[in-house]
Amino acid sequence: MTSSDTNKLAPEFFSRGAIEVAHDLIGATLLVGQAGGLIVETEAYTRTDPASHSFVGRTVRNAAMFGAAGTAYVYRSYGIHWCLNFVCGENETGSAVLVRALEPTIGLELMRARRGLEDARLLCSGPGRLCQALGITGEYNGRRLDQPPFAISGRGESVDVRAGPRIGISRASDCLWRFGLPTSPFLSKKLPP
DNA sequence: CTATAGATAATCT
DNA sequence: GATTATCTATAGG
Repeated sequence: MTSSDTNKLAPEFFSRGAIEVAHDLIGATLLVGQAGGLIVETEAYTRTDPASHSFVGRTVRNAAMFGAAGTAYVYRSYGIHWCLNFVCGENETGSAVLVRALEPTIGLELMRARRGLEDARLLCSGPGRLCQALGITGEYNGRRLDQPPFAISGRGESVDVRAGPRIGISRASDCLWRFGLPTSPFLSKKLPP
């Protein structure tokens, strides 16, 4: 038994602001079924954030964002990819954290097979890539994160987390709500100095 | 190494 | 009809 096995995140971990949760998730371990890794990059989206799906209020697509903290919000991106979010907030506030990149550590061969790639750096370095590697689809939308196939363990030691502007958005691009391990080779994009 | 176009479909205006 | 919380392949320096 390793320390990460005994360090499962409590549901209350997500009952805070998305920015705080996004920061604290860096270095945590995400496991989905038989594949997973270390979370090295996240982004926060809040209810009053023009770049957030929840900004316009509750819709069919973003309903999960207004659900309980500690559930998954999975949506289709650019008609092709899936993206995985962790719903946050104390009162079903419509805030969430986008999981943007993992350092793959568990189930490498399974993820290689799903991605059709060998290079570990390309397996999970991006929200769409990560979902393909972990087998995440729209069926996971609204599922609880503290129950199988999900398992999330907190980081053991403190890590160096750096913030930067979010990627791929056209509004509120001045918010530094992207967080990551600055030295990780598994980021979807380098963080600014 | 950086830059850009194309894929592709649900969601939004 | 336009936009999009992306990725890949390809072309160019």
